Amino acid sequence: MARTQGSHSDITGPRIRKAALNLFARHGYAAVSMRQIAKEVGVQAGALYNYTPDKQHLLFRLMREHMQELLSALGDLQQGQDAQEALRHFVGFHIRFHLQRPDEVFIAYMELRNLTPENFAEIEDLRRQYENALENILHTGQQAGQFAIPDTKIATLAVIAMLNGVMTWYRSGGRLSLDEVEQIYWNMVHKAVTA
Amino acid sequence: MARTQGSHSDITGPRIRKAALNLFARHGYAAVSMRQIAKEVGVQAGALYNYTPDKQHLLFRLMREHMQELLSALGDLQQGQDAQEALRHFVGFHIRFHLQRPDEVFIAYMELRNLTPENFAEIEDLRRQYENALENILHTGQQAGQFAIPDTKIATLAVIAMLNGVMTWYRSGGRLSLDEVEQIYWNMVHKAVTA
DNA sequence: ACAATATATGAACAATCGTTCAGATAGAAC
DNA sequence: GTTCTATCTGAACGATTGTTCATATATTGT
Repeated sequence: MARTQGSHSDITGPRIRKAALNLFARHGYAAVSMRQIAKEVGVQAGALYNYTPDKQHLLFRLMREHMQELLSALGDLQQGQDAQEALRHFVGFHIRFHLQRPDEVFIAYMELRNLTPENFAEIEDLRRQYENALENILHTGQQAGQFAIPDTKIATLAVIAMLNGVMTWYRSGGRLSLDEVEQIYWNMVHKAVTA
Repeated sequence: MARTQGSHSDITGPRIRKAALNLFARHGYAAVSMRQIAKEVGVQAGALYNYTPDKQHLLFRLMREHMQELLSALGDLQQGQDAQEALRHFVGFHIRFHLQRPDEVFIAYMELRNLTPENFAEIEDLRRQYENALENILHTGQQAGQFAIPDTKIATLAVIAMLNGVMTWYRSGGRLSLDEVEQIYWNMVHKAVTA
């Protein structure tokens, strides 16, 4: 008995990626088998290969789409504002965007080493584009005398690392609202870079 | 042919843990096989079980020893100083200690999900002890009016996350010396928490 | 020199891995 | 209603997994 429930091409594909996303985030890429993914979707393992050439591509596609959406959303945000305003928007954007996609974020930086060298290079390039957006803000503010940053490259990485820390503890419905979290982090980031 | 090179109990044990440490850090716990570890040591896979009950314990022991060394070294540091001085020492300590053990650090927070629940709880407890040491410093400074921190718990996690960012980019022999790195991060941390 | 012990080998176990593919069937097109 | 095609099953492939164990030997203690 095959094809038990009709024509599913447009439904099965997204469901596979969603299941892979969940399982990769929870157990790690290497620890998840194609059969586990298939079982979550309600299909046999062989059927997955109608939608992905192999397991590696499944991971790669999830990461690439996440990074592209991140850059796209950031692009919508960017305006010609003064550096401090831009930094405040960046902090809020980063926190909100990432908290909405905990699984994607987790994978995008935990599973980098499981990418083939070519795929890794592509994801790294996207990541660097994102970092550059923040560094430009910091650099602009530094030039304008608003910021006092010893090293803009390090400050960029430090700010992102600090903001990423939110993901390790924030749970919606917890002690703090999103607005409060944003406020607290902005307070620290702002003071850290200001002259 | 067995026991090809004499009595090695006191040598093989550490070599197995070192090999496991390296391989786990490079490829991830789930992606490393017992045979790979054995090969690195120059021994058959079965011999590993003279030194560990199973693969899981190998990971757990590496993580526990790392966390215990971290807490022990931190304990040596702690003195009765004022909060700002204590924070400066903590920043320097954290950066230097962690940069000296990149593999252990990497494992200690990338492989948490591969621990059994009991082992996970034990490592988490050690980690919390470390965080508490920093939070105490921040709390003391807050009480003394030296710091202006909206939320000491979040500030604790934010500072640690920020400092951990060093590990993603610092390479000894690079553009910056350890002293410079320490200086840059202290500058940012100090401003971020100060009133 | 001999007995005891610690430490290794190497084969074997069942289970699971990613992937392929011939065959089956449901829905779309006519 | 028939043909065509996209989609899935189910079995199979060889490779690899963590772990066990009977066996062998180098070293230690006497």
